[in-house]
Formats: sequence, C-alpha cells, structure tokens
Amino acid sequence: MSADPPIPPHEPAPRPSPQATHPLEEQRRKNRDAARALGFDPYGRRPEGDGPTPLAQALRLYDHAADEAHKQGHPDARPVVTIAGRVVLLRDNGKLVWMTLRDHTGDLQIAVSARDAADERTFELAKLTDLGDIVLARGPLVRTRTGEVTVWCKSLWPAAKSLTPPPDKHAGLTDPELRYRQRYTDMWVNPETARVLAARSAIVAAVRAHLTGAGYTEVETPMLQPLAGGAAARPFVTRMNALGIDLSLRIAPELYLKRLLVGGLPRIFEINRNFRNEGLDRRHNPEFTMLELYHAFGDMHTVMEVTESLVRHCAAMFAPAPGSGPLTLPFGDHAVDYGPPFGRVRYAELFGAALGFDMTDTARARAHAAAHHVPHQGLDDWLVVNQLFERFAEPTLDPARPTFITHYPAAVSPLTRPNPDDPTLADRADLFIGGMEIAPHYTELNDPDLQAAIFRQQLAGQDDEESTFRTYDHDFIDALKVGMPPAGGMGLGIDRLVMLLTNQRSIRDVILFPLMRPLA
RNA sequence: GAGGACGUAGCUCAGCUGGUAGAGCAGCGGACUUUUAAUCCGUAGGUCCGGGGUUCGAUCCCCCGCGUCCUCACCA
Repeated sequence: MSADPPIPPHEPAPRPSPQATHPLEEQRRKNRDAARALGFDPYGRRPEGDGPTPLAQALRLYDHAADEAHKQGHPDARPVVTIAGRVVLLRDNGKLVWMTLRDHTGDLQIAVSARDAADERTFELAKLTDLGDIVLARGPLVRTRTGEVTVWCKSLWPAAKSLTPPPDKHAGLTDPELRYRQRYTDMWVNPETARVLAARSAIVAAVRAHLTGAGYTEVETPMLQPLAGGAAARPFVTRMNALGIDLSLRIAPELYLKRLLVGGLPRIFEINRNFRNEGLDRRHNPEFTMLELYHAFGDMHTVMEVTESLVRHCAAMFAPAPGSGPLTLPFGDHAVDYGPPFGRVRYAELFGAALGFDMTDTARARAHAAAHHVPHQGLDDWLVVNQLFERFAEPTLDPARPTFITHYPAAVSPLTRPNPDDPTLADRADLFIGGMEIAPHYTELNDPDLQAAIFRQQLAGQDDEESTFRTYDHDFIDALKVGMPPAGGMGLGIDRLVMLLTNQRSIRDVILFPLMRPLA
C-alpha cells in the first residue's frame, strides 16, 4: 500500500449560485475549494484495500513496545493504520494540528505535523479541515506525552466536506426538535443517540434470534388491508387507483397471523410496523413496531412464558454485570427488576384494591366515574369499569416490578377466548413495566360462531365512539370455519421495550425518524 | 382536540419596569510542533419565529398564525 492519494483530483464542479449562502457555509466552500486547488478531491473515493479500520479496532492495534523502541531510535516497527471518521474536535497548534475523529465505534485522535506529514500539501489540508468534515488518515500509532493513543499522520485525505457548521462542540445539539428533524447530525454529535439506536438494532436482532431459536417462524403479512382489524384503533386510509378501492394501513397483523394458524403454521411471529391514526405523545408514535406471536396448541400461559424469557433475555444484554447479581436496569427514577418471576395480579383484585369496591358493582362504578369525570355516558357497564381500571388501578402497579394483569373482563377483550370457568372473564394477561403497557397475551378465540357473534355485537354499538370493533371480517370468519387450532397469542411493543432497556422517556428517542409536523 | 411553557447569532443560552441586543463555543486574521472543551491577542456575525395592534418608541405588552416541549384526552 502506498501513501498516495487514493483518488485523483477532478475538476471543480460548477456550483449553483449561492444566492444567500450563510457566511459560515461560504467559508467552508472556500476551504473546500482550497483543498481542491491542492489536488485533493473534497468528496473522496473509497481508499485502497479493505477500507478504513474502525476506530475502536485501530486503537487496540497500538503496540507499546514498538512505540517505545521507535522513540529510542530503533527501526520503526509501529503498526500503521488507515482510518476514517468525522472531525469532532480540532486543535490547531501552529505546525501541529490535532483532530479527534469519530466513527460508529468510538473516537480516536490524530495529529498532522508539518515535519512528519508525507508532503506539504497534506499539512495544508489539515489546516483547511473543518469541524464536521469526514477525513481519511493514515499513519503509525503512537502514544503522546499525555498518554493518548494517536495516529501520527503520514497522509490525510478528504472523504466528505461538511458545508454545514456543526453544533457546539461541548453543548452539542440539545433542542429536541432539531435532534429529531436532523437526526443525521444528532447521531454523530450525541453519543447517547448513537447508543440508543444501536441498542435498538441489538434488541430487534436478539428478539429474532431468540424466537427463531425457539422454533418460531418469522412471517410477513399485509400492511395494506381492505379491512383494518385486530385491534381497537382508527386506521389510516389510502387510495388504491388500480382497483379503485380504499385500503387501510394495518392497525394489527392479528387476523392474518391467525389465518396462518389455520393454514398449519404452528409457531409464528411478525415484527413490523402498525399504524394508528391517533394522537402523539411521549408513548405514542403513529407508526410503531410491534412483535406479534402465536403458538398453536398453547394458551395465554404459554406465551406469557415466552414474553418473560424474551424480555429477561434482552434486559440481560444491558445488565451492568451479566450473569451475576440482580437483573435491574434504570428507567427514570426506578430500578426495574427483570429477575424471575414477573408479578401476577388479577384484574378484579387490582380493581378492588384501588377503587375500594367490587368491579361487578356496576352502579357504583358508574357513580364513581361520574364523580371523577371519567367518561361513562353512553358506555357499556364493562367499558366504564375498564375506564376506571385504567385511570385508577393501573397506576397502582409498582413500575419497578414487571407485572402481568390477568383475568380481564371478557367484554373488553373481543378476540379472546372466554375463561372456561367464568365466561365473563377473558383468558388475557397484560404485561406492564415502568408504568407502560408492554405486551398483551391471549388465549385466542377459535370458535367461528362465537367470533361472529362478537363481531356483530361490536358492530351493533357502532355509533358509540368507544365501541372497540368496527368491522365484520367475513373472510376471517370463513378462515375460522376451516378450523384454527387453539392457540396463545401475544403482542409486544418493540419501541416501548427499547425505551425501557435504554432508559429513554420518549418514544421519539428510540425511533430513528419520529413523525414531525412538516415545516411550512 | 384542551390547557400551560417556550421560540433571541451556526450551536448552547443571557437580556431588569417598554428606550433599538449580549456571552461562551463555532467562524475569520495573527502567535504557537505533544494538544485534550488547547491557550493567548484581535475581529466579524441578528427578519429577536411570522403577521397585525397599542405606544413617541416593542425582543419585552395585546391579538392571530406557525413550530416545539409538558400535562390531559384518544390510544398500545
């Protein structure tokens, strides 16, 4: 390998006239053009060989003995590396320019000395480099007087000019709006952002590996659906020109996954986006990522075990001391304990403890709702009870202890099989962690007549804004008539899981590009 | 959808009772070959979110709009 520029310079590209270019950008254009005049391509090409060594890896290649030997005048045996990174700090010391480079693995310092650079123009390039530029550097690894491993550059090449001035090198980019709108800047300026987004990838990969290893098949079902079913939510509607019909973006994959159970796939999961036409807040983005999983010849308890092991498995990846001590991770002011077993509490029990009366006392429930400005007018009794439950009972759960709420009322669980011992209860369990609903679990309904009756009943309450189900999916009933094996099902909010495991209080911090209102 | 807070230099932020705007970093010029948010000297940089109103005068007070955040509602 030679130290020659990996790319030939080419002619300066004609640039559209900058009518009102910001002076800071104008200066950077000048610096870029000056580098061009030195014979460098400011938008370089791939370097020779296998490409640059990641910074963390380059750092580990430092050879102390070789460095010392060289300092005492012995032949130079120091490892030479080619690296690339974004310039995040720049200290021009006259005839010696220091830069801190950053890539996805970390930071590494380089130095360009007028004495030791391969040629004068390399040193001149260092003087023309701006914060935010991406550069390629090549040279031996040394340790400075103050002990920092540094690439002592023989060569330096531009890889990409940054015409946009970067945020404050110390304060960084803190304005949430700018962070979300300019994620590309946020990602390299704020290491915390990079950490969270890398964690998200790791979590999704771990979920896939864990489930695939446990014998589940990953499938993909329609995002565009003639009838958006499987959950209680307003869908987004879009137009399909070729068929002249409206389609909904899916609110849940459930009804399709169950068709696959009918078709004979016994253990399936899907990780994909759902779209719900509702408001935004700290816990809600209109599109969010959901894991949904079905297990034939299982039930609610089967999939609860899957969730518990899955969540614990993912939590363990972020535990400070893997394999030893309690498995706790911080979430806000809490230390959430992911150790076994997760808590379990019956819906009725939690309701009674929080409200002070039995949930079957519907008259009292209505009175209580009225007294506390909880929506109740025009709602069925059970929906009133559920309103009270969500308002007063859910918050009494310990946020630091993952807990399943079990034995939900059947009336608020339309796709769930009623409990065989008490048909007013549904075989459903919701996992709560950190004050958030993370994953519901169900023993699925596979009786087509019962399902059809529930659809019809839900449809009857159509004018009622709170009515949970709006559509009668005939094809789904037809599928159930073919015969669906008994099954357990669950859905797990991936974004919320990532929030928990990375200690982020806003869902927008775990989504690469959260929805923002367009600028005018 | 409702209420509250906020919007000032590229970034992070000050700005008193209404009197025409400041700092740090970044930039530019200069000094400096082992720096660490380098340092030192000098210097430039503004639609005070937009529009209207009150006032002799508005970054500041009032109204409307836009955007963000927080709380609530819907929802997972």
